[in-house]
Amino acid sequence: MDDQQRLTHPSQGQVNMQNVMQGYDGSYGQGDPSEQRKQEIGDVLQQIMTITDQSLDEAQARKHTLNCHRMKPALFNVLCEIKEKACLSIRNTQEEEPPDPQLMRLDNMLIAEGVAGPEKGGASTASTPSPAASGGQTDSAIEHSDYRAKLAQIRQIYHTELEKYEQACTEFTTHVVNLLREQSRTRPIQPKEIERMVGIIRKKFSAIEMQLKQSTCEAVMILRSRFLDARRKRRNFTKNATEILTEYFYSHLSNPYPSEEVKEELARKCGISVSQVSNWFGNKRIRYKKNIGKAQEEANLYAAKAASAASSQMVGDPSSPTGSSNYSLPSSQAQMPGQGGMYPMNLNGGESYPGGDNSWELEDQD
DNA sequence: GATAATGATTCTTC
DNA sequence: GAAGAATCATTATC
Repeated sequence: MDDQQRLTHPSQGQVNMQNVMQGYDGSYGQGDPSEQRKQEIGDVLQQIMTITDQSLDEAQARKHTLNCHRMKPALFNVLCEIKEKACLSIRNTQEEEPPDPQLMRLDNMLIAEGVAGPEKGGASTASTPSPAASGGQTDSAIEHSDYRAKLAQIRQIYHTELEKYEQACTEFTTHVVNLLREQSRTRPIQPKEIERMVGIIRKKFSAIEMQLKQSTCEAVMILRSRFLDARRKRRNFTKNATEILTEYFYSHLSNPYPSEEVKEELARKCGISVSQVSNWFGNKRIRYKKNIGKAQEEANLYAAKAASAASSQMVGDPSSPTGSSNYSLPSSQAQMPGQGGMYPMNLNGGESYPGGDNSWELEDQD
């Protein structure tokens, strides 16, 4: 149905012909007044419809004429009503759009990560990656706070940008609404049409907003992966922890394979995880074998320390260094039969090290 | 900046 | 599944 038809359609074109009549002052001259009115309305409509075919100057002149036409107010109201109906039919097809699943996913993620929604006060509980293998509770705490600080930064940037977008959207909407209201004085614009326009603007801005959310999610993902990658966050163990582990290693050189129970005890003493203890012993055994000469010096050093500690204990010196010699570890775990002492090697590279019963280290040496 | 040391990961073997 | 071996990536030292 074209515009011409719509204007004459029984249900739409004759929307409110009283309006047209209101603009008519009845001074049309002779003949059938009804026919004359129809003729005149037809002429005016024809002029409106063909206005776009004319040159700019002609169109401007014609527009001026039409604006000054005595039937203009009446026609204006009719056109408004027709347009309103047309707009409503368009609206009905556009409303009730389901929420974008992608946007929902992004929103959920941002809420879960503590970027959107209420701030997770001091906790970052659910969202903080667990740097399990980073070594030590202190380091862990530092990493947590570091992660929180960076997440807070992302959160702040996100909210600032979001605010900017919302402000820009509101400003632009207000501007367009004002413009349309201004124009509604000269062309038929209904409030519902303005509403529709506002909806379109909001939709455009929500697309930008989605991009912002997408970028924020990516930033959070990168942050998480960086903190979760333990290799990047490798920290050397504390001097004390290394000493405890090394001392245990050399004191059980004949069989440096601590049981799970011992590993747990060592982990507790060193403030590291059991898997870190396992890693440490794994590395230590390999590197010990690879560089046995240097390791021997280290072994002698620890043996000397142990010897002095043992002699102090024997004379009942209460001020003797306790160090790792105070392990409450089951001695049967790691020591070979016949090795009663804590340190099964002597200072001369004697029985247990390296020429002693350290079969594990001799198995596959070149 | 080069190098060594070191903690962690991955793959293989048993 | 644990241990060995190779390797990676970071940290410490000079």
